[in-house]
Amino acid sequence: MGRAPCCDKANVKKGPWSPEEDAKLKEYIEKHGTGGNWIALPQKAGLRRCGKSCRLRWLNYLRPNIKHGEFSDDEDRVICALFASIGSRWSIIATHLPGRTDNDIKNYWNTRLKKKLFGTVPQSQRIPHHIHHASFSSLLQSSSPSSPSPSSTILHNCRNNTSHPTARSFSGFEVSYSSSFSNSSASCITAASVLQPQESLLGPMQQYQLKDGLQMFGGEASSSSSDGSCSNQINQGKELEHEYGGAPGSNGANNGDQQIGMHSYFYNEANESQKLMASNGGGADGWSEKSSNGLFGETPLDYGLEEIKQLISTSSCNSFIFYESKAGEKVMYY
DNA sequence: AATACTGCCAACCGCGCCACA
DNA sequence: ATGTGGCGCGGTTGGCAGTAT
Repeated sequence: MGRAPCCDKANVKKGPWSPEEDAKLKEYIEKHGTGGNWIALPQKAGLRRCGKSCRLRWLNYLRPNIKHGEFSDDEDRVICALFASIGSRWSIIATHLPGRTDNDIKNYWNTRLKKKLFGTVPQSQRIPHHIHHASFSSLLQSSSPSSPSPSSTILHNCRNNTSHPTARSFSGFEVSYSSSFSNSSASCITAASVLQPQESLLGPMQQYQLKDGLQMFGGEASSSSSDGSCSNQINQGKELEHEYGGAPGSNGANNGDQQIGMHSYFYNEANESQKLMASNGGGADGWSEKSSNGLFGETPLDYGLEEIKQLISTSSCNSFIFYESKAGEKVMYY
C-alpha cells in the first residue's frame, strides 16, 4: 500500500512557475512566513500548487541571498572535497556554500564538475542520450534478473564479490573494462584500498567493532567541535542523528567555514537487503555514513583537484564506472 | 535550413525520518 | 507503542536552448 499523496494531484498545477505565482508566494512568505506548514501554505497564499512544490520554489529560487551563475574554483574545491568525504549529501554540502542550494550543487556536479574532474568521453564511445540520462540505480532496478543488462551485471557482480563486510561499506567500485561498454565479461575490481583502512582526506581510517553486528569506520570515535557539542552515539543498530550545522547562517560555530571533519561509517546488517534494493546511492547497501561531529571542523579543504579526483576515484562515494579507452585515457561513467 | 544530439537546469517524485497525538 | 502527517533529502525526469551534423 502506497503512501497517501501529500496533496490533491488533480487540482494542483505542475510545471514551470509563472512570474505571478512567484510573486504571490514571495509576497505571502515575506508577510506571514511559512508558518511551519508548507502543505497549508499554497491555499492560504492563493496558489494552486502542491506545498512541496512551493517549498522547493522558495528554497531553490525565491528565497533571499540565493546565488546563481558560475561556481568559483573555491566552490568547486569545496564541493569536490566534501563529495569525496561524504558522498552525495547535497544538503550538507550546500550548508558549506552560502547562497547555493542543494539542487544547484547537485545539478552542477552531475552536469559539469564530474566532467571537469574526470575528463570527457570521446564522442565515439558515448552512451546514447537516453541511457546517459538514466542512472545506474534505475538500470539496476529495472533490469530483469534473468537477462541483466551489462551495467546491472557489473553492479551485481561487484556487490556479490564483496563478501567482506568492510568491502560492503563502499558502494563505489572500479571496473576494469577492456574495449567496449557492452563487453559483458567485464571484471569487477573492488579496489584493494577499499578493503584496507586507508588514508583519506580525513586522515587515517580506523575501524571499530561494535555490538549488534555494527562496525564503524572513521577517525576518532568521538571528536570535539568548536562548541564542544559533539556527539557520536550508536544505539541498538541505529545511529543517532547528529547536528549537521543547519542552513547557512544558522550555526554560528560553523557559519561559512569551508572545512570538513571526521566522519564515520555505520553498517546495519538488518537493513542491508532492503536498502540494497532501494537504491545504489551512498549507504545504499546497508551502510551509511555520518559526520561524527557534524561541524566539519577538522580538515581544511586545501586539496588540489587532482588529489580530490584521486580520492573520488578510489573511495566510496558513488557508483562510478571507470574504464580505459583505447588511448589509455581513463574515463568515467555513472 | 532542417534535424539530431547534447547540456543544462527547474521541477517532480518517492522515501526515510521525525514530531506529535 | 503505534499511527499519522509533514518535512527534507536525493534521485530522476522533462523540456528548452545551444551545438553539431
